[in-house]
Amino acid sequence: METKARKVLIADDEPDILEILKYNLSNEGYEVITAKDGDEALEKARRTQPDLVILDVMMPKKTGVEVCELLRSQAAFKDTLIIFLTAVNDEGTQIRGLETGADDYLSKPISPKVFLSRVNALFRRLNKTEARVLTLENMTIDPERFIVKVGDEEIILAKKEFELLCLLAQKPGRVFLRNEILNQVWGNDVIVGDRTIDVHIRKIRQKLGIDCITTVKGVGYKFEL
Amino acid sequence: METKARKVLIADDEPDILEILKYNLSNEGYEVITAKDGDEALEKARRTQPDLVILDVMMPKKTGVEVCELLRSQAAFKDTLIIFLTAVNDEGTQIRGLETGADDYLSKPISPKVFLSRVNALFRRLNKTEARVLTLENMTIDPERFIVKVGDEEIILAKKEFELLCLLAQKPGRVFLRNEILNQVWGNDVIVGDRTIDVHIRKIRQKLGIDCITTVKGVGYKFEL
DNA sequence: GTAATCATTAAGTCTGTGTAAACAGTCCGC
DNA sequence: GCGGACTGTTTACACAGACTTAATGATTAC
Repeated sequence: METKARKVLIADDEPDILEILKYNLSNEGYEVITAKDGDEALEKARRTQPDLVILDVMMPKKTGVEVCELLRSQAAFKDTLIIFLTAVNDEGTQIRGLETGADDYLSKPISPKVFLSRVNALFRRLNKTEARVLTLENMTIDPERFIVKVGDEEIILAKKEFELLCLLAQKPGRVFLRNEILNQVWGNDVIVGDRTIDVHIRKIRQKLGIDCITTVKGVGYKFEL
Repeated sequence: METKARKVLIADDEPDILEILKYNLSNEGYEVITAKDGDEALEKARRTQPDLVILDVMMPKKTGVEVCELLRSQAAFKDTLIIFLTAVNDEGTQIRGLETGADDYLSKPISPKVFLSRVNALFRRLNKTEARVLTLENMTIDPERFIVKVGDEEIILAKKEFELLCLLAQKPGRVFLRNEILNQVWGNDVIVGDRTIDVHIRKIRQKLGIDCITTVKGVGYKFEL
């Protein structure tokens, strides 16, 4: 599973700040685009379709709030993350900023580390496919160690079996369609028969020894204890 | 469609703060649960499954950070929103808090308006990625889980039955013509006899045990409680 | 009262799933 | 390179249950 670089657009009229933020975000692996005023920000946002837009509130041409409103009014930017960054930290502006549809509001000066933590937190919420230890009652799934524990017993699953279990366990109760499973575990392009999923499900059920995967006939499978 | 109230759990050892936050959140229409230490927060979180948890960092029994870690390690709280609230605004704590999996980190004292804006901003973001659950009186229809609940009882419907119920329940009171039903549930091209619908309707009525589908003779069916 | 429409039931068909077994590919140690 | 162990995939078949149909009885509209 490859993670393509997240695109971040930063708009600020102070070159120094632009540089500092760009430096830090690049180091974290983000692809950074910069703009020095509101109009340029809008134009570049349209062209590059960033995942996150960081807007200085006080900018020439158009303010950050104006840019935010214009972006939010377009369907293409409905899910785009937006952070306001500003030296003016009066309450009214912050509230208006957040109500315009921004996802966070940060005051300058801000430490680069805190800044990065906030950016990461936003992205974390957005993509839920993060590798972290899952615990459900007496079962733990550790994607990093590639280990499943039921009670105290460690169970060894094969790669596909493990990925399949991870997918289902990520959203317990939610039904995954066979197509979803194929796309997520096998990849959109690979063509395998439908029975393949069954066989893997069976092996998981067999190895785990407990009944935690429910079949929803004609629809798919779901994880449940 | 009615929107069920979002549940918010607040954990803080200062009764004053608990009261202020509760007052403000309740006014906005949130359902508020409170806890006065870490252990109580964990216990109530498990019981009530809140949508948002607000944690004071410095609490008796367990700190907010510890509670956050424990919650995040359980799959059931993977998507639960978490906000840290603290008087200690040192950089390290904030970063650690955010990296633990919190979605926001706020410093006391905080204006109620700003606080509410932030809470609303988080829910706004969440809404976009969440499939909608239909709730009608004591019945809930969850397309993601493929489950219908009447009262506390979970009822398992077959695929066609479920799709049919979803269709009707989407617009309670509205009459769906037999043709509409055929097109929506079976597809424009599939040819099945009229009696087929009747049989499925019957099975739904039978399984649900309550009289929620009304026949409109010569026209079609409608969902009604 | 009659015809049309719907409910109910039983029975048959058919699709989707579980399972076992076999095959192909990969990774290892030797 | 060779053989064994293991994983991933396919195939074939049996079975359950979902779906459909048809036949009969009940209800409604006119």
